Amino acid sequence: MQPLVLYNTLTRKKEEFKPINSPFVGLYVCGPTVYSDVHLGNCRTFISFDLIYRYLLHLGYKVRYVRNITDAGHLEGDQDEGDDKFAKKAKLEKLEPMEIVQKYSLGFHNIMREFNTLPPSIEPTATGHICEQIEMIKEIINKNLAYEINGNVYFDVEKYNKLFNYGQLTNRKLEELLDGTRVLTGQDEKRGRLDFALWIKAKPETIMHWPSPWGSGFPGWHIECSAMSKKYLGETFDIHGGGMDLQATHHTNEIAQSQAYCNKNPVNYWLHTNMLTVNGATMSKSKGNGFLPGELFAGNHPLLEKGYAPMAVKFFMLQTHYRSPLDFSNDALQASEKGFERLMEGYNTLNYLKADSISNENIIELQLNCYAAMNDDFNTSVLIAHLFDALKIINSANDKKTKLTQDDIDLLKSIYQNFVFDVLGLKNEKIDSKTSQALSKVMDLIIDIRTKVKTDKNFELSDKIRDKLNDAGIQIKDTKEGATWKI
RNA sequence: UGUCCUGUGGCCGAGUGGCUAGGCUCAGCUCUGCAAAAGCUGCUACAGCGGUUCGAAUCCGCUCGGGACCUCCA
Repeated sequence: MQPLVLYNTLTRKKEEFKPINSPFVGLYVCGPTVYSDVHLGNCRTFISFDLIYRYLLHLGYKVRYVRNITDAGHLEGDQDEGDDKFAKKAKLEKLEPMEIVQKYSLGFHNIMREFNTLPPSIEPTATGHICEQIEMIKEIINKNLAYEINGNVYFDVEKYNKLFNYGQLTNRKLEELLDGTRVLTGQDEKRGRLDFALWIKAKPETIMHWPSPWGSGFPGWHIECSAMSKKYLGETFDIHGGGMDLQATHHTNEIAQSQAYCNKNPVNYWLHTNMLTVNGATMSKSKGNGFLPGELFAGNHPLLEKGYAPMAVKFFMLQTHYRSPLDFSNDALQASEKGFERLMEGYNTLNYLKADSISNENIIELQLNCYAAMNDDFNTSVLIAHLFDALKIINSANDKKTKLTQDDIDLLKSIYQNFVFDVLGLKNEKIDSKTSQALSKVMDLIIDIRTKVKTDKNFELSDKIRDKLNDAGIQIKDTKEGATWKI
């Protein structure tokens, strides 16, 4: 089997994955800023990294998956002044900032559960790691790569760039970056245009603030990830992930801080997921074009024709490779929903498939194809194509058009288990068991009656039963072995 | 303006210098009392113009279109 290869933003190449200390793998992903509901674009990123986490686990790695929750220090504007997003929202909703944090953290977790993602190993918060951040800032000041002015601490990008390569993650030179930056306003106290805040002084109206060597204040946005990744994964760890939009600013600054602090390259592989777009434009909070997952499930959004189940939405996302942009549309969603249901139906078919003594399918090769797809930078599009190959074989066998041995059937079951359920993290959505058991008995009865009616050639009545059931969302299928039903 | 990414059949989406995924839709066929489901068949694409090559959707250049970054955003 070919090795796992992943696309590293740092080198702009696909590279073989070699953990620092196999079988242990350190994975850090930038989590949400919990001052508002997560939108679907946010979800795409976390679903992508859930897939990556799941596949690494499937390969047998012992993964420590750290995904932070940003609950402080995220400023509203670009001037490094004023209150942060939580305090602002708190004032708006007349709540404590920590109530805001709690509300949206819970909402985030609920959505992630609906999407059937695994919880990370550690989910640290910025407010829980103020000391670690202060310690890191102190050390960066000691190294002369940050400076304090009036209770604010800034990172000195130009000085840092003399020692390291500041623009390495985006493959850009400092001069280019400087050219692209807005001119400083007169009252700005930063020395360089690209300098960014590590610590921000509290104003009298600031609600969330902590004591520090530079007075009362709160940490800048980027320092939390440097501090927490170092604490839980070490000075250099394997994989750091996040959305592409974080690459230029947040991750670039994160590398700078970490490298300034410990003189080491903090991360071996940087993975970035592409954006979810609506009508070609990035879904973002500031544009106000964000879909909330709840709206999508319920179908109560102006752009939606109907609601879609979480698993159908997830399948829609997984049909596109994580590094490609994904545009949201009703047609695409409907196509995915249909395909997903067929794939799931295939698993049911598989479970009552009868084995033959000979086989004319190569299931082992199919399984290898699945691994090959995933090992090529987690190519879920290709993986899903192979799963549909499996589906075709299953249905053909069910129609007696091809033959499978018991070994083949068992291997197909294991492919479903490993790839559909464990790696892609999809599940068959079913109604609760009590109702389901009762319904099952009722349906057995109805089918029994209808079969009698059919043998009496009373097709008018049998069709009526079928149509009425169909109206109720239950579909009857007449097969040679008798009728079956599904919701 | 600059830098980077991108443009695939009705829709969505992989992809390698030659053997041309997959899903959905549509049409026909098989099966069926009729449906549904499933299977089979068909629709065969790579923005445009040049160039490199025996051969390019895949490499290079230009043009046109879309997007990202330089403000906050997964």
